[in-house]
Amino acid sequence: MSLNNALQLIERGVSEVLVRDELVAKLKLNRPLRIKAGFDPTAPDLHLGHTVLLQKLRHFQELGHEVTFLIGDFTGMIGDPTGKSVMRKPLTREQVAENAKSYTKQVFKVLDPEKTQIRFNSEWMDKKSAADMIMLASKQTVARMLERDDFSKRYQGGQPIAIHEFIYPLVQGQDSVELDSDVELGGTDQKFNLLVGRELQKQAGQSQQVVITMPLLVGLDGVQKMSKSLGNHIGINEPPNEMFGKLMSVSDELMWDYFDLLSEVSGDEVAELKRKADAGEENPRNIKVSLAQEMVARFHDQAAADSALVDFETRFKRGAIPDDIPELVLSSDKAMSIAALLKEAGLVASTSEAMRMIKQNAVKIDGERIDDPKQEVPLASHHVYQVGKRKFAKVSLKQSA
RNA sequence: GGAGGGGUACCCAAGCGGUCAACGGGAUCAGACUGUAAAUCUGACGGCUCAGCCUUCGCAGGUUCGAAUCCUGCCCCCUCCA
Repeated sequence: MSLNNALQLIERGVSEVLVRDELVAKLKLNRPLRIKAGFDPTAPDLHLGHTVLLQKLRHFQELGHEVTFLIGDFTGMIGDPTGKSVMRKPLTREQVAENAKSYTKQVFKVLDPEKTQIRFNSEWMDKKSAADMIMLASKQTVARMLERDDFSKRYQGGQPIAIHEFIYPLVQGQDSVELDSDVELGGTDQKFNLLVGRELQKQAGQSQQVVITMPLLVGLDGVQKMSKSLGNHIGINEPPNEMFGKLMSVSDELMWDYFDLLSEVSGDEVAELKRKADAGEENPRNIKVSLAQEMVARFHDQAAADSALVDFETRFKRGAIPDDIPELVLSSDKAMSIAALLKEAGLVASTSEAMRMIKQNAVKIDGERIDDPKQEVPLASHHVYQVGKRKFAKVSLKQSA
């Protein structure tokens, strides 16, 4: 592949490349470059937001470079402040280990295992003495730290910044030194941290890494970046139907970002789809379906993608009751109120919520809408209960022994 | 160490003796609509044996017929000064 083609692939979808000339120079070295990307160990499950970066790493692998998938298990115990305006609880060593294991099982759905090294920054950080840490801390000034967007906002907004949060970017930068990395990838919110790596490498007499930032994938709320802790994520291990449904809940507008950052569909093709949607030649729903199918096929398989679509259509288009709903048996010594039963069945969080749902015409028994909150369910009954469009349970009520 | 500001429901944020289960926004959930779990509109959004009752406004006490609102102590956060 020519240098130009390589650059084109590398630059597809990226937010920034710092410094581009250096990237070109490194590519001309004609050796596999060491590509580093750090991952926070707090999320036990990768979500689509992470895969934006993984895709880019994959591109580098396709070009013959070597990827180091760095799990920040040491920094994870510090608690990464990135992109959040509050301090995060440090994780225990056990939690970190468990989460990291979960990562390694998932990464290879996108990355090529042959060209990937999985490393942990505790490998070298655990060996640092207190004196080493002070040396590291001496390499940056507080003023410089406060340039970081997150810190400056919090500082100005009167939000707390703990001392140890300053350590985080330093350790991440130190990782680049330890790995002697040529390129580091991260989200745009990582820019500061990535640049610290360049500075520390310079001070260590190394060639400075090229920094490439990727746009953050916006989560399902359509506002904040996708993140597990915000609960607006789509996990790559989620069941096909769930993944499909969540993708369908992405707004028509946001869908285009997902295409740009996640899809294999070429940029030209995406532009054409957008034109068709805007011109009313194609229903955005159908375009979204194709996106949802592509993703489900990638993280599961084509058959799963097909059946997810069928399930989606039968359930929401025709309002049918799906056939794979949970079944459970409850026992009671007398007839049970509908509200209590819904709660016991886990369809609602409280009886108050059950009452509300009934008042809002959201509850169906065997497909029949009910409107009497005081309705009782007799013993020895067997029905399908539904709350809203998505929650179902088949419940048998038995006489308690 | 000194001075000042603040801790309200999932989040943000009003309220500052009764009409407060607590304005408003976001998130969420439901209904309607739709070729979408999109957009939009409407509603709900502490708990319960639910047209009524019970427990909430950092924690613990107190004053009052009555407190999220006043007083005391404690815990935590922020800013400025040193």
